[in-house]
Amino acid sequence: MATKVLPQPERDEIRVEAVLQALGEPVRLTIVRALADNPAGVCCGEIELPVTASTRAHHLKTLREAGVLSTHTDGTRRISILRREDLEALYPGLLTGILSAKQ
Amino acid sequence: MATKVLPQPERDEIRVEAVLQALGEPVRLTIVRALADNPAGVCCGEIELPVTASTRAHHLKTLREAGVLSTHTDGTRRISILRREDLEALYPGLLTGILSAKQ
DNA sequence: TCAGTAGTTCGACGATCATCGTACTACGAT
DNA sequence: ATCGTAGTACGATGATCGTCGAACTACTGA
Repeated sequence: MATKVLPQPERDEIRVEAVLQALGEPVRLTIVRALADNPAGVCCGEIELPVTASTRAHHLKTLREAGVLSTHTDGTRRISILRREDLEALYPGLLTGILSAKQ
Repeated sequence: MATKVLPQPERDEIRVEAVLQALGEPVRLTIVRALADNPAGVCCGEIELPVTASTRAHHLKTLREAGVLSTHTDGTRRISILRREDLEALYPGLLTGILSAKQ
């Protein structure tokens, strides 16, 4: 098995500007919505996106470094999970507010 | 008197990506925090910001066009007010979540 | 009327960003 | 071992963005 968690900021290192900037991009917002629908985590490649694999990797890195999601390895795949608890603790209501936007 | 409201999107025209992108900029977030502390509205020039007047005007326009704030004239001054009701209706909890971030 | 104040608009400039193709790494299966 | 798959890293490029100064508009007060 030997799963490994990719580097990410601690809860107290998360900055609200970075989170908002990360969420304010259409492709990344699509990713976040997909993660919200799958609490168990989603394999990056399974999310349908209008961009190439390298751009997808770039967006996932941006979201991870902002503290929005967590990624761990699983063989050749990478499973991403929304950091709901951390975000809710830091900015209560923010995530649910965004997700309640009707597309 | 003859106050006039500057052009802004209707509630149903507000897009969440635009709102998040507008809020994800340090100077603009400072403006929003100042407005949140003054429900009656704030004159643009009264907010202390590390930018020139033209940059300030640019940020206020961005926030207004995103639907975050409303501006009306009052003589030579322009009073800006946070669109709390609209934002709360569209994205319940988002604003309070952001404002609860400890700077 | 004239000067001063508050703010916007315009063009320019440098920085950041989203996107891509290519090359690379890591793992699993044959 | 070798091949295929999943994903990352690296430049490069074109677009967007934050910033500024200068010129302009609109209103107030002397």
